[in-house]
Amino acid sequence: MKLITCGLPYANGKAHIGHLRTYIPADIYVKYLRMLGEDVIFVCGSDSHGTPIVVNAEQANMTPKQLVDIYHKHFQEIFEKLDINFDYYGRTDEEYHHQTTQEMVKKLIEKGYVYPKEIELAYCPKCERFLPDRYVEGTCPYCGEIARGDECDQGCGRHLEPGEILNAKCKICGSKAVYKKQKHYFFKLTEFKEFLEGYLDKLKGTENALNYARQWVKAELKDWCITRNLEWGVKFPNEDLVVYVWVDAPIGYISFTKKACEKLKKDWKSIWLKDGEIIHFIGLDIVYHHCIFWPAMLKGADYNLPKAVVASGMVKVEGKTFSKSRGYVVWVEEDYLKAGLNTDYLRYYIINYTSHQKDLNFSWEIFKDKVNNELIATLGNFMYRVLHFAWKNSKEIKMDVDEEVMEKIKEVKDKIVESLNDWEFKVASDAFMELASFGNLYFQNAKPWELIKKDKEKCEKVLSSCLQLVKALIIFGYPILPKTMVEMGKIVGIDVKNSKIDDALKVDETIALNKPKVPFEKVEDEKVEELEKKMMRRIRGEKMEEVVDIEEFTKLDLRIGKIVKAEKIKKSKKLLKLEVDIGNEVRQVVAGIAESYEPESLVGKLVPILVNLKPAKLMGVESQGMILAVDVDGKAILMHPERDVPVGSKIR
RNA sequence: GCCGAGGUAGCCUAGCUGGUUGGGGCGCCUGACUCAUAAUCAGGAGGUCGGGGGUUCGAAUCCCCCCCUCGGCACCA
Repeated sequence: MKLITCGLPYANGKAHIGHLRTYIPADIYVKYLRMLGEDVIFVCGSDSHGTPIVVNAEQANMTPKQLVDIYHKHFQEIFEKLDINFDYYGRTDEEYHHQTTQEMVKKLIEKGYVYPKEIELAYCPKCERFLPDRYVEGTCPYCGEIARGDECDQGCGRHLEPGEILNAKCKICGSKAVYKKQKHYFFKLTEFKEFLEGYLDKLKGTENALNYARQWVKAELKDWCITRNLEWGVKFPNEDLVVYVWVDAPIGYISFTKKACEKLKKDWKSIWLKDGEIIHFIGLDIVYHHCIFWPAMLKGADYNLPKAVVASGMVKVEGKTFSKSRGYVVWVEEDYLKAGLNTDYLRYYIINYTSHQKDLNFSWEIFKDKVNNELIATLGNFMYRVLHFAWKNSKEIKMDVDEEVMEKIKEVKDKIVESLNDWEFKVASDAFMELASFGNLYFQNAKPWELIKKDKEKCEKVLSSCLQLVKALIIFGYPILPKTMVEMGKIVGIDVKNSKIDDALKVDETIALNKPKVPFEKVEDEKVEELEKKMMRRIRGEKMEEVVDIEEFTKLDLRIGKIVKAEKIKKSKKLLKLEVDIGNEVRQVVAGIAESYEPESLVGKLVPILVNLKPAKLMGVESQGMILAVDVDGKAILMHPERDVPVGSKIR
């Protein structure tokens, strides 16, 4: 038995194209496996725990559960609409999942892989509680930037372990937190180093995931703090703590398997306690958890281990790095579904643009081209011209298929099966499209429109061969284009949902036809323009929505300074150390402009500088201000006053 | 800076255990055809295989150096 899982979407935001990049290929893979007669279970669910959900729920004035309800439902709807059909789509805040998690945690405790340790944690005296993760705001111990409890999100991006953050403040009431000792629990990840090294050698999947994980294991493993001070989450045994969300989230794979098995009358133990083949589909961002923490936990608690981890590459939007805040995003509901576009188009784009491991660029222009030129002109046109021609002339065709055609179908089938084994879904979809091209060529060369006038028998033979190709296309194409192929199946009398891949190689006595209709609607230029405009508006506009009042602005002491000295900071790629004359004094400022400017070229330049910025240390160098610069795709471009002005002049 | 993955025609790619003129798809140009959603079919143009060295009778393919892109880590005040 095989189990396929997808990384759990975090129930804290809506579905975007980045999510689909994992779920659609996984679904296609599952549909193909089923056609190959494999016994497959496919599960996923909402990741409901963790502090962001608690914080966001509080801000929205609702309970965490209510917040999760919203997004859980959202994702279920999205998946249904896109024909991503999980056998079970659960959520981690349900009782059954808590039970499964606790069983596993207890097992790890019993086996001695968990130990308590006192650590100093931020505690809010006013709210009378410890402040986990994003309840804390403070200073990053590494870069001095304002950070939240678990991650220095504004600054260096480092992951912070509980207790590491400095000058902590409670995010809820704003009062200064004190540090108090508290007992927390750690998982002995370090004991699994050797196991992991061996395991990662055998683990299958995409190279992008495996290499990445091997790198981590080679470098350094630290024991892992697995408890948090929260009410929302899975209770840690005998303590007033909750297990860390990244402990319980992957256990969702097990608890959702149990639920799926209940429904399907199958045995979950044969998968998780014996030798079922477990395959995880994930995004590249969570390789660490799936290739390191997760197998170590499973090993420690005597569970079966994943056989493969398949990681999808990044998604770009219109050639730019995916970014929700910058507007380079495609929301599934708001952008795609609302536009009334056929969901099969998106499935095809995602599977066929490039190899699963590589970066996928989503662009509406390319989308239009792929749909109109490939799906419609090649595939749709072939199916329709055959069906329409055949139906117009006879309604029922006696089947007598050309050997050459059968061989071609067989060849394409083999290619599809082979590429699936390598997680090369594009290759599979290319093979499928190649069959449609073959069909067009066959039809064109055989000229049935001429044959029908002089040799009806021969014409029928040609049509029968073409119909067999259509049938094969319906079957091979179903995993990729389920909606369309179900409809096409009805025309030729195939129940494609229950077909096997080898049915494409079986020839019926006759095929009776229903009235055909065109498989796909074109994507019009106007539609694409509209969608592009919408995206451009978002890219330009979104950041301007936040309003700042004049008082806030006047707090900033902005002046013109003159760069009097500039030098590189050793071992730094982006930073320059500048000395800037601001009239009454000379300030030392560290600026991240080394990629755009040579130090020599800067001396003497007048630049805007924020003078009253809190000083910070970068790479050990003190910085007492900030040079303002234009950000063009991450590159810094300096600004200068339009004419000479005295140093220290105020900017308003 | 370190580590990993890459850089093949406008775009997506095959080839990478070295060997006849580097394949395919989309787009582009020309012609043919009309069953078909101006779809299809044939032909064609287009590549210093990131750059430079080297090994070899022979390199996209092996070795060295460099450049660029992406991701991770390390400083992007």
